Amino acid sequence: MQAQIDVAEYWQLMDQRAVVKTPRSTRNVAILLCDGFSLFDLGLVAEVFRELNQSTVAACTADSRVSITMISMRGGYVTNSVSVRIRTDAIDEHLTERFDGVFVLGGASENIASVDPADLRALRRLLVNAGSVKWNDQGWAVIAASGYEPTTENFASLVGQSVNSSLSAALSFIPGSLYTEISHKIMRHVVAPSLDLSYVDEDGLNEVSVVDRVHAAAQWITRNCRRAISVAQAAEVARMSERTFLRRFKVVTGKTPSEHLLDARFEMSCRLLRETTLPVDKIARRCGMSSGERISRVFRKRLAQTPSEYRAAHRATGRSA
DNA sequence: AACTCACCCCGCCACA
DNA sequence: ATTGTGGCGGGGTGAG
Repeated sequence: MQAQIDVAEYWQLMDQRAVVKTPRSTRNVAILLCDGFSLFDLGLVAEVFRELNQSTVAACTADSRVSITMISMRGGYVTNSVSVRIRTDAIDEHLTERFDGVFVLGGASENIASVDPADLRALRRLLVNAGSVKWNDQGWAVIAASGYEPTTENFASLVGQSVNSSLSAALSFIPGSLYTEISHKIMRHVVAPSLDLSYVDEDGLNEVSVVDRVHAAAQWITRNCRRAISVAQAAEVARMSERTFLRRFKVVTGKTPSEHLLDARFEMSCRLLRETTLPVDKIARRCGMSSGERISRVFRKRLAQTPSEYRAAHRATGRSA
């Protein structure tokens, strides 16, 4: 049995005190929901915008507030990971509109292959018109499938140390003056309790365990695998010396940081090969691998086949790695 | 194919 | 004495 939630009802559930709707000059942000999206992630995003709107009310800076529009490829009800359905507008209804930001909350990756190419073209138009485009880990696949090329600023803004890619992307909408206040509130009240992490205050009164720091660094590596990142940077994320980081990472995850990075790049390239028609060389660069030659070596070593052979096999059968 | 360079990993050891 | 941490140096690997 599935529950059906209207958008307005949902936002009231997130905050009984105020539905995100503002009378004065506001930034217009669209959240694009894909089938199978995570309700937890949507909740995190909603909390970020709710905190932003409340903070800006307090600070009387209405131009920093956001108005949210929930959309999906076809509109209507979108089903998430726990079978709660949320009503959305179709992209087509907003094609003439220019959003200040579009947030793509991706879902189960196997659904992307079944998306109508016309819908992907509409999505691309929406993204091209938008002021900025953000996405969570799963959202990237649908953006790539649409053919939209993110700007370097959009990529750069996602370089963070947050424990969740949806949260990290949502926080990148926050103006610099409010960023610290809001990210700390969310970490303290939402993320830390839900993930059973002890939150680290700026004054360092509460310490996060070594295991949590290693996991945070591992997630940072996964999220940033498309960039040229180093073990030294990952060690900084974990706030350890490189030597200790290498030692701890191996104990906690069973592999070295560079193996973890290569795994993340390999999985990403597999997904793009299955779900897009991008040339192998372009996929290699998007996945942080220097060239087609490099990605071929990785595929030969791991699967004893070339990226093209992998794509042909998985296009034909629809299987995933 | 051989070379150089940068990076990664790990053993060893000193220190708190 | 034990444990955790970090510096150093050497071997391995990949890119150009």
